[in-house]
Amino acid sequence: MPERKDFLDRLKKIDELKSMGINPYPHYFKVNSTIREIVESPDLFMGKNVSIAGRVMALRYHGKVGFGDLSMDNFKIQLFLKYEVLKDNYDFFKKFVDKSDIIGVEGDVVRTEKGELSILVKNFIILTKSLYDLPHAWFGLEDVETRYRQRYLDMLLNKDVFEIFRKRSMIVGEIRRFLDSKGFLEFETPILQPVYGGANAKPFITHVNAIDRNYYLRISDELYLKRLLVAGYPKVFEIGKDFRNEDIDSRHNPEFTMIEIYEAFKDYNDMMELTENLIKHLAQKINGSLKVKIGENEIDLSGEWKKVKLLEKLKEGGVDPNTITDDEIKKLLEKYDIKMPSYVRGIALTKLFEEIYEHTFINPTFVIDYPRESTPLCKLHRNDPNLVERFELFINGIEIANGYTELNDPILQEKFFNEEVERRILGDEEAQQKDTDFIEALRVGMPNAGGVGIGIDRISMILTSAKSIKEVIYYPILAPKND
RNA sequence: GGGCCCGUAGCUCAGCUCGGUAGAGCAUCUGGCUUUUAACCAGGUGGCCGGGGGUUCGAAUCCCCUCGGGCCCGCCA
Repeated sequence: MPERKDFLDRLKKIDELKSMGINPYPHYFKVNSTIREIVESPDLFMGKNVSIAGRVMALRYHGKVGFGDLSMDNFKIQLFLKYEVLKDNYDFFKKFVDKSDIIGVEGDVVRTEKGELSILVKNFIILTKSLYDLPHAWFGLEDVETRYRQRYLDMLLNKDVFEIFRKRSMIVGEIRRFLDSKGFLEFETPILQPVYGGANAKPFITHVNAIDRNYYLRISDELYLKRLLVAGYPKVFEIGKDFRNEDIDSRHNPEFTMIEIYEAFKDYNDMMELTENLIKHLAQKINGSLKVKIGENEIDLSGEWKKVKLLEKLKEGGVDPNTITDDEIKKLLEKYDIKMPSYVRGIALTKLFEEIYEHTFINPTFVIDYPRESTPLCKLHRNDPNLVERFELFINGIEIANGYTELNDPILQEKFFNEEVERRILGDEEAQQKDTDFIEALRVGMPNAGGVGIGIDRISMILTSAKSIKEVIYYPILAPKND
């Protein structure tokens, strides 16, 4: 493959600069203002002398006068270059400063005849010589593959993409502040685990050479965070990556970010309240509004969020969990093309519910009180031992959060783990492993507690109106490229 | 895992139905121009048409294989 022409042209310029004793990658240039500050409060800066730095995004020459766009942090200011000010340096700029270079400039904040806020450049320095021209600014970078493989170009050229990731960063920071203000402590639990647990998923397997054992990349943080409750911390959380070796689509990436929160002496009602308050707080802080539009869907986060009991909803839809036979359920599974490695009534009902109703919950909806078999880590419902005190939150038809009143009975926990092991033997690859160390911890005694996991990527999608999880993940997983 | 679509210049795309010397706009390069902002005017450079194989006198175009990507479905958060 021949080298790009822009690359070769710019290499020549670098050689010329060096031969003149000019370092194309100098160490330091003192800035005293940012482009953002000037653009946001032009009156404060008008007529003043400033030193700023940024990337050259456009150049427009008109003989002995020229204009450029200098950009940083998604803010842009015009450079105003005049021969009568710069003299010989004007020609130097014209010859050696290219689009995409990062430069520092010193000059006065002015407005041009057309009223454009500008820096009348008096001095300038090349800070980073770029060897590639940027993709065309007007058409932007639309090739999806290039956008994901070279995300920095995507962010540099597509302002909305830049803002999505700025918001994502703000969301994570705001979550930490919110929980900190309520007295929660953040912990970092193991990512490499000898036994994985806390969710139903296929794991990534790795190997720890030092002890010659296969380990797993965690699929959730749950069982380690609960050990912290045993240890005596009443309010804990963790924000981190989980890894699930499953398929990729607009809502799933094999590595994704989750926050899990556990609080002693609380139950799932408290955790729903916490979740609702947190997400409303985020929407207000990030977007200044509790309304979000995603595609055709207008989502309203205000008001008290709806709670729907899973079995009651099924019953309303004509599937009465009290009277329906297993054979009838199996027929429905077939009708909706749902495959189960081993038939378990409660799981079958949950899957039917998910298939029929999940996508219909556009405004935030808590689905509560799941069949007992849907998860082995949840406490039985206080009024019905066939149910567990579990909730899932849906917004825009996708699952955003999952929480429960945590199971802290070590005897029951061991029994439920054993049931999972049986299901695994029957071929369910996503059945959970039995974590005997965790049972040991429960025998010491874990306070009654509520817990919730919230998908950070998913909530970022909601708050940035992103239609695909790839739009909120910096580098979504892609196959390596070769010919 | 199944179905549909896409890959041509640095970027955005046409050309493919119906095979005949690889195109446009922008970017880049060279001139010109002292208030532009998709600047403008004139001229030039730039491509193994994702990769491999086949059919053919001749393939970007037809056929087969393969790589990468997108969307939908299944499973999953």
